[in-house]
Amino acid sequence: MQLDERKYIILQAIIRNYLETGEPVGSRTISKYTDLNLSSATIRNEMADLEELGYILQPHTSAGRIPSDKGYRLYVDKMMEEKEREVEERKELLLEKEDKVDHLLKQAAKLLANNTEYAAMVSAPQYHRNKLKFIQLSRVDAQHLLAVIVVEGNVIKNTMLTVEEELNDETLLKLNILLNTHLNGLSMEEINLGMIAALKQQAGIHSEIVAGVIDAVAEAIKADEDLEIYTSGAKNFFKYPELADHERASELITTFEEKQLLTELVQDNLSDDNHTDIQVYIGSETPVAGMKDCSIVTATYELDEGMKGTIGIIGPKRMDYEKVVSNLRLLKNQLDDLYRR
Amino acid sequence: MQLDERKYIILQAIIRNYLETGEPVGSRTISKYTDLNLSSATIRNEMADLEELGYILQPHTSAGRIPSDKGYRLYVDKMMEEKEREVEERKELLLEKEDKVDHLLKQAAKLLANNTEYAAMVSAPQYHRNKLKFIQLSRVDAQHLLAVIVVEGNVIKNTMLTVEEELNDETLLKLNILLNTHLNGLSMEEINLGMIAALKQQAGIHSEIVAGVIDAVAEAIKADEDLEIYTSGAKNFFKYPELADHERASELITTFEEKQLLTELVQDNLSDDNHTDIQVYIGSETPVAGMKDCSIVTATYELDEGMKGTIGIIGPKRMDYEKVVSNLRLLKNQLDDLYRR
DNA sequence: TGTTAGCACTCTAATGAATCGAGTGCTAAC
DNA sequence: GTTAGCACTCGATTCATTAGAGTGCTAACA
Repeated sequence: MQLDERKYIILQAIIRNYLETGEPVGSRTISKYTDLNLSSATIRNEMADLEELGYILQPHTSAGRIPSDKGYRLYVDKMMEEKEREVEERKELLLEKEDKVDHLLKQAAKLLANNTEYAAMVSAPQYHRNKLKFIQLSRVDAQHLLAVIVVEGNVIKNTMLTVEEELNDETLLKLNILLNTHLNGLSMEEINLGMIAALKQQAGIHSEIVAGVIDAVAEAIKADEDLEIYTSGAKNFFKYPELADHERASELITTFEEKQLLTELVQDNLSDDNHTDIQVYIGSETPVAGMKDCSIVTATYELDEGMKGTIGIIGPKRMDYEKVVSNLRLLKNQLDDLYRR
Repeated sequence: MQLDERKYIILQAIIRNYLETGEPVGSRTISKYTDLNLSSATIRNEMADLEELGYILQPHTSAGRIPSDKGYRLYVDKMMEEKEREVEERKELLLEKEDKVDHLLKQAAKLLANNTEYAAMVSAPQYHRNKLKFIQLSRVDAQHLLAVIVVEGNVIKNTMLTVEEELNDETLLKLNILLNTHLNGLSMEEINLGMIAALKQQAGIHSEIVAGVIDAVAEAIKADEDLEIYTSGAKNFFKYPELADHERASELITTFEEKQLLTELVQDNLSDDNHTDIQVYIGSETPVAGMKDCSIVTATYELDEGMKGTIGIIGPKRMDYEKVVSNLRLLKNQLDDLYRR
């Protein structure tokens, strides 16, 4: 059996209608809703076919039809595109520039959640070109040295080192020069054990300090193991009966709170290069455990060269994909441009 | 009417029983539960009196009694104390030391939530002795200066400043000396406009840089306006029917997610000095809007001299106060000691 | 005078029967 | 190929009934 044009139109009508109402769609509704001028009986036959083809299903015998994951997939891939472009304009979703990136991203998550009425997540950008740019040791007081490490992309890390005896200015200067001349411009892979040993040797009695600095450097350079993720709109789960029963809501909210599982999404997004800018996961396709009844839509933004992060929306499978996609795209574009002038 | 000893015992029995079962307590239950050897009829009379006194109430005519806020208050203030001390020991609640304070506090929140089965919050410590300890300007590259600011308590802030023309080492050294000699050891209040003007004048053509640094200093010194709060165990709200209906749960979870409203709690705790180490808010007493049906128990910890924060538990009014208090006390003590050896 | 047994009464929660209505699949006629 | 018609299914709603827990009050008792 083929998905001929009439079936396609009917399927589209079913999905559209279901997205609007959230109720299973009956044959009579479609008979009136479309301008095919077919009776409900004919529609029923077609619906039976569509069910056999796997695009729709019946919650129970005497109910209308709802889209299956396969149906949604077809909708998202083929049926949606036309309308999407028209919707593109939206004014409400306007980011205000903030001094601190974390504030900006929190704001972004909140905006997304409020605008779409779904739950939203924003991951902090991860830096991928991690070369050391600058190291500085300073004496803060008798027992404390401050190591400041700047990485390409102007990301800064500090570590306080404790020393037993106070270092004089000259020694400090020497150490600073030693560290900078040897380490600047290097990436994680390029700083090997041999080099570290050589450095320590040159530092002589201060090898311990060098060791401390190297640890801090390693810490600063490696991709932040605990990826910051901001979330907003957990309460929106309650708006959709299919997600709102205690068990499911509890699971969703835990996942959302722990944030750890959401990392999967980010990884999936940043590693995969063979996808468009917007990624849609429907039901069982989602990489996040415990969200099999949801759909997730994500986009990748690039705050500055090499600083990529993910924004995403999590909602019921019957979410308003068009609205979500256009929201994400709009926000992504803003994030992409904000620091690029 | 007085609260004589017999009434006191009966009230205590009612509350204990209600805390255990979560069901309204009937007169027959009390008649058997206590060793007063009174019939249910007598208990009924006493219960009517207790209700008149405002310590208990009836959800509806044919139900047993549940404690009122006033009843809980009496319980927490007077009845609980005896048992509390016995419970004190617990092994499960053991913090592991972590390098990063935020990890430690996240861990603390999680431990609390898991152990008590209520929702938990932990506020990051606020620094109260904010004197400037050390400033350093460094040249990162041609356009960028890095300002590192260390405040008493070894809290570090960085700001990247953009400059139009590259500064030479000598100028940089001069600026560093200028800033350090004038600003070190000062608190927010002591850095006034006159001083800033004088500094700028001395800096000459580099006054703009000084302005940037001063801004950064102000930022670093002032109590962190956006207080970090870690939460865990939002799903636990679902465990208690009185909090689990959609409306309430939605509100609670939003408050918990936004975290902003929780600041009230922290402020309340850190500012008020006339309270014991543990604070209990029952029902309408809570300073957090939208949690009037909850009880909140908090404790103040001091991670290091002057670094005070709040830990707290949020649950239904019929929470196991004894367990919660002992858990909080245990964790507070651990936090107090962890970095103090 | 305080305590208790007894009883009528109240109110919730649970159960189950009856009904409604939306929607289906199938058949036969157009 | 399309459609009208009809029997059928099944969830949701309604309603009445019942069971049970608990109360307040009265009258008797120690």
